[in-house]
Amino acid sequence: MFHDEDMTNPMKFDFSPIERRAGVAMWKQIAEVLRTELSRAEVSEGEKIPTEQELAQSFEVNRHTVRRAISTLIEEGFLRSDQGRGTFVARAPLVYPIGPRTRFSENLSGQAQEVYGDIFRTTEVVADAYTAELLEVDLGTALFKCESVSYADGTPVIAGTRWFEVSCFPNLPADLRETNSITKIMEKYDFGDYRRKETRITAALCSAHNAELLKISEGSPVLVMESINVNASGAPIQIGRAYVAADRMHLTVRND
Amino acid sequence: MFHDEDMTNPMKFDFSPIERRAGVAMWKQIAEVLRTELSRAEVSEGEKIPTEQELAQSFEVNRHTVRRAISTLIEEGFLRSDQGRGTFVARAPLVYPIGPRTRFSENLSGQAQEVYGDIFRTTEVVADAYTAELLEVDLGTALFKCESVSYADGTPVIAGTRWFEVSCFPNLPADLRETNSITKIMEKYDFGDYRRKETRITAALCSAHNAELLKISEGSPVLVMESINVNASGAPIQIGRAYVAADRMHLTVRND
DNA sequence: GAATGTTGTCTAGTTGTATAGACAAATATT
DNA sequence: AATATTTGTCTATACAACTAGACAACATTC
Repeated sequence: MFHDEDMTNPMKFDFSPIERRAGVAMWKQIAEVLRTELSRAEVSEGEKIPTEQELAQSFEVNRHTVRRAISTLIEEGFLRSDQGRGTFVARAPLVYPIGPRTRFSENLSGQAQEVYGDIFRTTEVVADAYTAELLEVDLGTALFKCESVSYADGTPVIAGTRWFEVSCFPNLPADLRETNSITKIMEKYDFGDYRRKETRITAALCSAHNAELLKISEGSPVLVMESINVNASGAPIQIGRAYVAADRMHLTVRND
Repeated sequence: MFHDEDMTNPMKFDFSPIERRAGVAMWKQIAEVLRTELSRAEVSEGEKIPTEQELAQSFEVNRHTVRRAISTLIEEGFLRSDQGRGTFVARAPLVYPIGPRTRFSENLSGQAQEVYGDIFRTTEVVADAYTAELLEVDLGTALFKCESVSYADGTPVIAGTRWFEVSCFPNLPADLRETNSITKIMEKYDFGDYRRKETRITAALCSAHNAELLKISEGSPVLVMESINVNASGAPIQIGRAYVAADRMHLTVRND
C-alpha cells in the first residue's frame, strides 16, 4: 500500500568510518551507523534514505553487504523498503526520563499510545553477593525474582528483572497474577510512598537472551539501568536491573 | 614483579551465552562477557580469573579464541596475565554521578587520584540542524567546537565535543590556551552561575574515531551523553556530546 | 511506451575467523 | 628435584563473511 513518503529530498547521512577486522561484521557496523543516524532528533518517519548503491559507495563495501545491514534494521522496525521505490524511515526513538518517579507508563506519557509491562516469570531465589549488597540483606535471604518485558505500542523496549524480599511481600506471586501491577502491590503492603533512591547506568552489548526478549540483534548496544527503590525511612525494599534497547528508547536526566 | 594476588579462590563467572554467526566475532563476544563480569561491584583488583582452558570449555570454543578475547581486555587495562601463573583483574570501573554539577574532576572526587581533561582541538564551525536546535540559534550561526578527552589516572574515559556561540565567547581559543578550564572561562564571561539543564543518555557501539581517542576496541559499547548548559535566565549557552567508555565508567543518578 | 532507477534473488570466488595440534617457557605444587 | 599447571607462540585446515556479477520485478521519470 502507499505511504506519504518524501521522495524529493532524501536525507544525508553523516557517516562514521567503519573498520575491517574489528571483530564486528561489516554489515553490523553499517547497521549501527544507520541506526545511530536514524535515532537523531530531526529524522522523521517516512523520510527516504539513500539508495543501496549510494550507501555501498559511501561505505566502500559491496551492495550485498549494505543489504544485509538494511535487512536487520527492517527486522527491528527502524526501516521499511519497497521494491522499485526505495527505503524509508519507519520510527523515531522514545525518550525516558530518569528521576524519582517509578511508573513506566507515566514516564512515557504523551509519547506512545499504549504502554504496558508483562511480568512473565516470578521465581523464588536466594540472595547472592550482588542482590544481598544492594538490598542490604544477608546472603541466602529468600527473594522473589520477577522477570518482565515492557512494551510501547507493541514494541519491546525494556527487558527487566526485579528482586523483592519474600518477608516483605509474602504473597507476591498471587498478587501479581491478580493485578500485574507493582504499584498496587506496593500500596497493599503499605509501601505506597516508596521512591527511587538511585539509578546506575552503563552500556553493554545485548546478550542472546535479552536479544530474544527485546526482538533486536544480539550484540546491539543496550543501556543497562540498575535501580534501588526504598521505603519512607530509606531502607531498600526492591531492586531492579533493566536492559533498554538503546535505539528504541533514550534516557534523559532533567535538572529542574 | 610480584603482585598481591588471590591465588586460592578464583572467581566464578556467570556466563551469558554467546552466539555464532551473530555478526560479532566469537572472541569479541567473549571479551564482552568477561568485561561485564569484571565490571560488577564485587570484583576486586588482583583477583584471579579462570584459566584459559577453563574459559574455553565454559564458552565451548577453542583456547585460541579465548586468548584473543583476553588480549583485548589486557590492552584495555582490565586484565593482566603472567606466564605460568594466571590472569588477574587489573581495575574496577569508576562511577560518575549525573546531575546539575558540571565539573568533571569534582564529580569523580575520591575515585581517582588524578583527573583532567585535554581540549585538543578548537575550531570555528557554523550551526547545523543539530546544534542550532539545541542551542536555540539560527542555522549558520558561528560556533566554536571544542574536542576533548578526559582522563582518570592516565586512562581515557570520555571523548567529548562542546559547542559555544562565538558571540558569547569571542576569545574562546585564546582563553582555552591560557587556562584550559571551561569553568574559568564561564566566570570570565559572567556565566559563572551556569548550570546543567538536561542530560540525555543512550548507548551505541564505539566508532573507529572514538575508539582511537578512548583507547578501546571499535565496536565496544559506549554511553552517549548529550547535555545542555544554560545561563541564569535559562537560555542555552553551551551544549555537549560525550562518549563514555562504558566499562571504565558507569553513570549514576541519585535522587536525593 | 520507453528508459532509467531501485529493490530482490540467484550463483560463485576470495579473504578472514575459528579451530586444531604441538611445544616452549614460566610459575606453582608436590 | 620432579611434576603439574598455565600462558605464549608456531604452523595448518575448515568454515563464515565479503565480494562480484547477472538478471528479475517493481516503480519513477521522461
